[in-house]
Amino acid sequence: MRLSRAFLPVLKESPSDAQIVSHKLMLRAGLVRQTAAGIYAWLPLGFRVLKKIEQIVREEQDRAGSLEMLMPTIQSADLWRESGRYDAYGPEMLRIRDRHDREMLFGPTNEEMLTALFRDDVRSYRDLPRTLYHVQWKFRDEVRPRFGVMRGREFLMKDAYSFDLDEAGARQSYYTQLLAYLRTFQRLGIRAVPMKAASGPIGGDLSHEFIVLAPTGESEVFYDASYEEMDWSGSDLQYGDVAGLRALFDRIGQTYAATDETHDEARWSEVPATSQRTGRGIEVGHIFYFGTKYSDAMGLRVSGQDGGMVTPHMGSYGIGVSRLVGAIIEASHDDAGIIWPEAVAPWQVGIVTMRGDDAASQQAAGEMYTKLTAAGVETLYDDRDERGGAKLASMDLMGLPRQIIIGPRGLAAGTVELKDRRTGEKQELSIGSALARLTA
RNA sequence: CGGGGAGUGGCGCAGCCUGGUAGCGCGUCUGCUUUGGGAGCAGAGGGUCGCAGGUUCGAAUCCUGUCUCCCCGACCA
Repeated sequence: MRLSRAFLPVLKESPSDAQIVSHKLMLRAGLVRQTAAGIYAWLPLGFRVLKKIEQIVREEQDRAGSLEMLMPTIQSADLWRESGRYDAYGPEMLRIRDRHDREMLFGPTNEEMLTALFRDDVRSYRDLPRTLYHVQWKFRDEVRPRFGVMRGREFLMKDAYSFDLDEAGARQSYYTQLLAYLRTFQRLGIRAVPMKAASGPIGGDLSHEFIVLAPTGESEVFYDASYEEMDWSGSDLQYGDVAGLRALFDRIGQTYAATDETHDEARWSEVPATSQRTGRGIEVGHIFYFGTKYSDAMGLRVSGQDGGMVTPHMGSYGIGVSRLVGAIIEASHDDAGIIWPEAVAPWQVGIVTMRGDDAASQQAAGEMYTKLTAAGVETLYDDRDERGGAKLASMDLMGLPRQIIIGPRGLAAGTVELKDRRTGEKQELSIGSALARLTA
């Protein structure tokens, strides 16, 4: 993308509405614009990041055997009356009426809808287990939206739902999602620690929150240092490996991690002092098993192997996709701006010319842009007629992992500068070796 | 939902108390000079001051109502 043709409105000053760093940076770098309280339009830069996160989440769900589908944003109130949640949900549910005065709602989640879909088409134990998911916009009419996209009213969420014949099967589905989550967050380039949630809807040990560690997080967290050191996503572990998944789950259960809500001083004191870590965190995912709560209420039953009827056990698994954009920025930025992890960066490389009036620089920049793009490297070329310093400042703000800086001085010596956004490290390289480095 | 604050060019703000027909910085546009880490000078464009009533010769300013947004708390993927 050539910046001269892009829609990337960058601001020097933060709008006064923004309080936390990710919100300020998202506005300044032109990722989003607010259109109403807690509702945002995603501008091209922000949308690219959102799509990248969504795609990684999708790939890891698919890899774990979940089946993607798409359910509507608007749901019928009748569906929610079946589960009893229409009255129970309260004012966070956005209720609307259509032209025939039928009661509708903008979905805050999809347990009812998918349970009904499953109920209407699944008859036999042979069709279980299944895990289905979609990535869809949700709406929760928060009393007080804040922190930009981290606590918006409209948000993009991946929600998966598992159906199993019994609790043992549901546990297996749960472990599978647990591993999928570890892998997803690892690929996103952030550290997200699984923490046992306050209590699952039906109690038990099958409910975890995934917390991104960031100094500005909403809740205080306590965890064992091995969450920073070990590779929890077990690259060798297969999804069908029942014992392996169980071992992973047990290991997580034995390794302390809790938010201030669930913090247990007695267990905490058993963690060696040298391994105790405290910090703050942002919840970006939540998985839980809820048994037959919805299948019971909504009459989902299938024929069992013995000819009797079986009520499936369910679980649901959410990841806040839009919230992750803010959470990643909270976890990865500096005074100059955003520092995108490689996997979610809107572009991998940014090209800047220091002297817009230098024909040789423009020539070199244009060629590098063409070659990188042809090689499949996502590149943003700042070809605007701006001073070098201004371009570098906005490049830092936008947070692309690597910058190529081209100027007459370097070109005279046959070199360009390759800068690493995260470390700030700069290297003078020939154009050829810079290209080789970036396309490697 | 309780408490507090704010709506004035794209962004950040002043003006309001003490009514007289709108200003500053940044950004935008033009020209010239510049050019290796958010340039300088000169000029220009852009706002019926959230909206609706009211008071007044006259309202950004005073009064009433209303809408929106933000902050603190309680609540949350």
